[in-house]
Amino acid sequence: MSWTDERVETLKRMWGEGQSASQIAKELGGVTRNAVIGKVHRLGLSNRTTGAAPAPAAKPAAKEKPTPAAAKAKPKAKPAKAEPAEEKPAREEPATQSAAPVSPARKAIIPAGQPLPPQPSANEISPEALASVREVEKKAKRLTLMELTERTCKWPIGDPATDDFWFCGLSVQQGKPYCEAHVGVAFQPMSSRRDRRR
DNA sequence: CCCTGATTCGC
DNA sequence: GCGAATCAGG
Repeated sequence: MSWTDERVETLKRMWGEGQSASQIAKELGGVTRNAVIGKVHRLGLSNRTTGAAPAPAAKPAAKEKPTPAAAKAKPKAKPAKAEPAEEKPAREEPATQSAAPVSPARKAIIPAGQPLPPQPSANEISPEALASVREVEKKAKRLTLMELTERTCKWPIGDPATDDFWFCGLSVQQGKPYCEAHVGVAFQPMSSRRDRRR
């Protein structure tokens, strides 16, 4: 694949939209994210308003490893213009979690009159999402709190007040705290929530 | 481990 | 000009 005008245009557009290099590469096809990044630099449209992945600015300290010190000094004095932090286009609203019934054990540890977090009723969750969640929970890794990592789904399953409590633990969806299935019930477009309501 | 962009340098 | 390899950071 080569950088045709059209492909370059797509690159520019997506980069401008804040898409990541890998996303752009995926969209274009036939190129790696490295290729995209390389092109971005050659096009001189590097530092964009990121919003998602904070660019750690410049790394002036160059490091030669096995290479003979080839003096190729390239002082790149970039004025570093001020950038109005831009943000996500997709409007999403976190839904409150777990439609699990409150067990007697839980009732015991929660003072009477204590308002529980809003529990979404099953009818607020799309049937498909609900089904996939049920399915996924069988395959869940059943992690304990301490076993959770950045990459594990943090969707709680069961009752915290009992031994029958664990976290999904499947691989999370990029940038989200939950796996794909649980993201499906945790994050819903406002529109679909509104439509489903009452 | 997953991802992000940045840089270098042989091609 | 290109992009894999590598680096640095989250």
